[in-house]
Amino acid sequence: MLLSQGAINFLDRCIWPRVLTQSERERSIDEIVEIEYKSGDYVCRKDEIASSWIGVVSGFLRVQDSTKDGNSIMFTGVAGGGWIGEGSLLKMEHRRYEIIATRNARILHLPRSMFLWLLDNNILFNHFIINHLNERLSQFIAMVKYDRLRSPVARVARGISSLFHPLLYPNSDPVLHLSQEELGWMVGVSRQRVNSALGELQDQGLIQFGYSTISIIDFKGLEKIE
DNA sequence: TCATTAAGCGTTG
DNA sequence: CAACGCTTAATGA
Repeated sequence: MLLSQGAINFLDRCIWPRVLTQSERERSIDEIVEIEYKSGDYVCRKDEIASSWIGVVSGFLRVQDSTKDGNSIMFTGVAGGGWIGEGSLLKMEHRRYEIIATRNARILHLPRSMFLWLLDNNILFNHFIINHLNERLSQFIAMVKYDRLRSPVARVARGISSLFHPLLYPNSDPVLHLSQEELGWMVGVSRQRVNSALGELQDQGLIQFGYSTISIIDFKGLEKIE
């Protein structure tokens, strides 16, 4: 499929294509399907069998579970730069959650067959995926830890710095385009608490935030917040 | 009592 | 028009 310039730039920043041989890389990129979603669109529905590995060029995805009565619980969010869904591809099973675009989003789908083929044939790709899974696991453990600490400022700090994880989010841009509401969904605090936490972090000189944007000033300092 | 939140609403970029 | 910031009433530790 013909990819947009944004998607090509995005793939250039990603780590995994670099570990492929040239022909594997060309095949993979050739099989990638680029789709634009509008705010509120489903990227994946619950109970369907995962058919692709999902890359976020731009936008924000909510990963959530929904009950029959329409309530939903946010698990996590994926911002531009990240890939998600490898877990569901590995286990041949129905997805237990759904993925929704919270605003207009540009998404890449690498088909399951290609993903599994790379896994079977390229040991370096295997290493990358193990690493990727391991990093995500660390993030979830950290999430539980900060949940116990129950300090909203630490959780917000954690949420922001996780979006700058070099392996999970290979972005070059030090400015995040993320609303306070989306950040709140990610770390499990309310919009107004995110707002005041951002204020505190800004006062400490760790970040700067503006309309729908957050810039990192001191990444190391952010990670130290407890 | 005090902190936090959802909901509503006027303002702003 | 979506995101922000503020107010208010409800909630719960």
